[in-house]
Amino acid sequence: MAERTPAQVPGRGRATASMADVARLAGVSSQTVSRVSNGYAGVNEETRQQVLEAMKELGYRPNSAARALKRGEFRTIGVITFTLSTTGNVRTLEAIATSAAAEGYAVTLLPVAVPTTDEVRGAFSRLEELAVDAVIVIMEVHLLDAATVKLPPHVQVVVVDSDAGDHYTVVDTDQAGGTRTAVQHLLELGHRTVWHLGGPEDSFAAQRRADAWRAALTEADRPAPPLVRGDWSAESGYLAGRELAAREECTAVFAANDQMALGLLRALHEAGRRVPEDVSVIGFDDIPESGSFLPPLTTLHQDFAEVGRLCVQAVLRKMRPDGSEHGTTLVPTRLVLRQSTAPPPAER
Amino acid sequence: MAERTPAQVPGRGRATASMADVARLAGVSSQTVSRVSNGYAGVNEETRQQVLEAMKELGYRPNSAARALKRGEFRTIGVITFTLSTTGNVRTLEAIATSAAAEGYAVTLLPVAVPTTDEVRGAFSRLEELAVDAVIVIMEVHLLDAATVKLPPHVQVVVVDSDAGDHYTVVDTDQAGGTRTAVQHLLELGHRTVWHLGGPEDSFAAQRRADAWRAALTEADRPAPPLVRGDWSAESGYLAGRELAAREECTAVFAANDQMALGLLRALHEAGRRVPEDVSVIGFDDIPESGSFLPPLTTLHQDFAEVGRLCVQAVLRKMRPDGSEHGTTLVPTRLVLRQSTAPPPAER
DNA sequence: CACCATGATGTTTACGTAAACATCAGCCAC
DNA sequence: GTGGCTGATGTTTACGTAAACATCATGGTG
Repeated sequence: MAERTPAQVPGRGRATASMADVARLAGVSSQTVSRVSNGYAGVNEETRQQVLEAMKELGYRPNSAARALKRGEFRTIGVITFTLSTTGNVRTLEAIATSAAAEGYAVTLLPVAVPTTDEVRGAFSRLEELAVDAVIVIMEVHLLDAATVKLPPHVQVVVVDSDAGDHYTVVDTDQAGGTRTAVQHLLELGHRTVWHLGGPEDSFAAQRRADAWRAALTEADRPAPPLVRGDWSAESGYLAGRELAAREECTAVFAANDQMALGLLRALHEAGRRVPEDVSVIGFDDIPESGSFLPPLTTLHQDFAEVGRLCVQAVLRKMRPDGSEHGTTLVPTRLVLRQSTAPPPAER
Repeated sequence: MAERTPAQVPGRGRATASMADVARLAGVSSQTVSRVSNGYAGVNEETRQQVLEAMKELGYRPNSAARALKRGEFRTIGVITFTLSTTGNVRTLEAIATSAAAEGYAVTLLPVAVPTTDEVRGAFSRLEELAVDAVIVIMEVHLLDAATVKLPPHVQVVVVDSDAGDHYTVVDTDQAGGTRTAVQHLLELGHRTVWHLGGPEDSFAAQRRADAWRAALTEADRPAPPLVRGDWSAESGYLAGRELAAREECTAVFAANDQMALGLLRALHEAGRRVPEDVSVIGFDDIPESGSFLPPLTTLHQDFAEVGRLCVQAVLRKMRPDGSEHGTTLVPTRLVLRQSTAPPPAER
């Protein structure tokens, strides 16, 4: 290579300094710069200092595109998720980003506006051209299957909020365990049975909670009342809650998330049924606001931070050559007792 | 559910097919493959079909690292934000990701765990090595300044939740306008003055709302009661709310966000003061749950989607050679009337 | 029919990095 | 002193893509 002017683009400021620029200034070869840049041993201390000084002077930053090209990895994890409107997804995403950063990985976000097969397919096809080494999917796996996903063969996948541990690596909250705790808590207070304000049918988490609710009642030899459903939103909880409020015999409700529980509280309040004196309500999630509901909500705390952390662990483990098998990891929940549950009226 | 082999196929030869592979199979030069891949005109239809077929057969995907290296751009925007615990940040982030995707840009997330200068500096230094063309910062700009930010010269920055339109390009909700609307609404209902449950001192948004509240009162020749502060959380709103609830003369409160308003509602409820009969409460944000509070909360709707969209627009505009000057873009708020405000007791 | 414009395609090169290999001085053992 | 070894550094090459330039038929024009 002949005398080469450092990349000087006239119109729009100058581009960043390259290794060659640093090498020239330090009077060494670019390979030596590379060695210093990567903390390689075997560089004379004096030389190293010269190089570091030259780097500093030129404001050198390694070009990650070139690095990725050479190394064949991007050190980036893609996260596909539905709208960030649920606390759980957001908190999980946040934990993923934090854990990934700690491992030296960046996180690229791929939001899917509406949970249709087309949208999911679109996200994945964008992903295919994206610079990621692995993918964490926070959504229903059946949409994933239906989208005929075709990822580059080396891209690893971990799924949240799903079963399918036989096809994918799955990390999730222990939905069934948490639900059982909720139902048992209410039964132990003396309620004859527990009603359920469930989530939407197409959600695996909602399905799992509804199934576990039924199972826990069956196990305790109690009749299972009809299931009412919302779509996770407080508004839907309010609408469904009006039905429940009208039922005299309903004294205990397990809501599939805190937001619907909020709506339910409003419906009960409007119907003149006091919580917890007349009706006990228990939620699921433990969102930050639930301690400020009227009354403060008893609920099951989900450890989203742990879920996110485990996702990153799992996906990084899979990227290693001896990558492990598929399987499901469950994160336990914790009962948070506040003021929305009490013994039924008859027992008071 | 469809039988589907997991994406992991080890030992299946090379990881990904390159242009050269496709070219070989199609019997053309790799340059022709490049032309087809980039939708260049001037390729014989027959040749194009052959290339496309070869691509399909080999499962060819362009290597984004190589592409980025060649083109000198990553088509990625970095987003630095504090914890995703506030609705506003999350919604803005989501809108940014969606808008960016529409423009063919990916979004890389850089969460900052705690808002200390050190943490911010850490995030930026990680960012320096990151593959981004531009950065959107969702946080207090004073932390940004203190962190002695040193970004590659070509990386553009747009800031949310800040003033400093003279140093940076800023997009934000019209805090002052919204606040004025809130205060005027309460005064028009007949309240003598309006109290303010403010956000934390180190938040620009909180500061701006508090200032505007004071200004609106001064303008209407009303006395400004002492300011009470929370930290945005519902719990802090509850604590601060107990002070307000104890003040007989307090009949109207403007809470700086909906979550604190929620805590305030609980404090008022516990103190036996009815909303809106005894005390009117107005919030800020219009989070999805606020329609389900007891009572449903009157509040100012923030258009986070629009803020996010404008951020992306602004940052892309700045990336063009004729990049525009710094400046501030404000997004208006909208008053959402629900059931938490009414004329004061004396007027009833 | 010579000429040149046109369209289709191939060849060269460079982007910035880092592995692999090459060089070379200094030193020790025999 | 010679051979071999070690440590420090330089040179070559390749990663996959795409701009710039080169080549080469074809066909219309004068």
